[in-house]
Amino acid sequence: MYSILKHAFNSISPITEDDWLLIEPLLKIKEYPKNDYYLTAGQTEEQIGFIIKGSFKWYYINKKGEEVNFHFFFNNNFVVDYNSFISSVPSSMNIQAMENSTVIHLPKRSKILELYSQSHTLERFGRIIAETVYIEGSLRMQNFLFLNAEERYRNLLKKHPDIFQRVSLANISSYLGIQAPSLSRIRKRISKQ
Amino acid sequence: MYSILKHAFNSISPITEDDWLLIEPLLKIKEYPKNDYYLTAGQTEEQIGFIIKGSFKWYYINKKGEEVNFHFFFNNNFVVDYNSFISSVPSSMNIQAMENSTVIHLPKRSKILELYSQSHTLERFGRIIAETVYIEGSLRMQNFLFLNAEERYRNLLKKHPDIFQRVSLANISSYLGIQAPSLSRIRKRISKQ
DNA sequence: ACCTTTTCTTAACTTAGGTTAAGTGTTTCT
DNA sequence: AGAAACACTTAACCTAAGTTAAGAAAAGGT
Repeated sequence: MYSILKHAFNSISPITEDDWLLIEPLLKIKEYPKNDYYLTAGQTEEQIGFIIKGSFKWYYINKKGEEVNFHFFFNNNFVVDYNSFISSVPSSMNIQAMENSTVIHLPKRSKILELYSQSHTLERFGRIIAETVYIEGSLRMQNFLFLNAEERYRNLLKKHPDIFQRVSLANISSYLGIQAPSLSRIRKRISKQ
Repeated sequence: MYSILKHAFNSISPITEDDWLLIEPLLKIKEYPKNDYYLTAGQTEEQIGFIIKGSFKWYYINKKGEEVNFHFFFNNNFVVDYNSFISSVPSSMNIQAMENSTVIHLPKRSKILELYSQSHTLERFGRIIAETVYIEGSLRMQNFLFLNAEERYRNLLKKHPDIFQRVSLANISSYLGIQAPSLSRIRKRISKQ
């Protein structure tokens, strides 16, 4: 059951057998029925999760009370408010299951820092994760800065066509930073070409 | 001369004397006259710099040939295309001096990775830097996602009023993700309140 | 199969911000 | 000081996207 996580680790950066043995006994599995919260605003993220089944949305509630999606998390990926996790500051966002989901919980931050101290290679692993997550965030930022709504839509369609099978257009429009009617307009415009 | 860098390091995360002695002999100082490039599109970022005097802009040239500022770097801060630096991929952006500037160059990526291997505490230091940089990027992203142009302007005015003394409004408008006339409109609107 | 609820699209109108170009200050250079 | 270059503002017009509300389509529940 945990081998899928080990495999995911290895695809980011090879993990030593010793390091894996430090981590494995601390893992736990948890189910999140659809619409359950992984994290709610005000909580401090203590743990990193790895999704083995399902998907989550990471969103913010704006001044008008609307959900603004910041990110989606899918199976075979980590789910975490990395910001809150790193800085141990309460999150201003929510993470909610969009489907019935299953998550492997890694040890909490304080325990992970302990493990880092015990193992130089694990500390390196932590560095590489942080760098990887930075690059992902940075690419998403560039996506927003340099592309307009239609380009962002085309980009998403090209890179994650599967998302459209699993996530409602209302959620996708919010993820693209636009309103639902705007997304409809864009889709109509494109379908006519 | 290098003590200012040591101090900057310590304010991010305490650095051991041994680690500092590994780094110090590898430092170099370089001058960048106003408008000189620290990095141009197509180059791969090899080094991290620490600005002891001056400022830089990090920008992208869009399809219409206009500069779009992504970030400003000021004295007492690092200057780096962290994305290109981490992934050793050519940068798609430029970093250019906005004032006559002086920079301490840290060793290049390959050398830094060597140092990480030699010292667990230095590896930890690298992890903390990556995490810190991630949080900065993430805050800037949220700034864009959740605030409109006027709110971003007010935010900048509140958090970095000094920028307005050192950077032209053309550069600032680009940093805020808007055109110069829009920034003028916003400034006029606010001044009437 | 039927009703309810949710999801998606469409239309009409509004608004923030983009575009272009002209105009007014400021620096800077000789 | 005068010319040139640059920085900033303003105005008039345009466009992409927001807003609101109504309708069509699809999905779910009984």
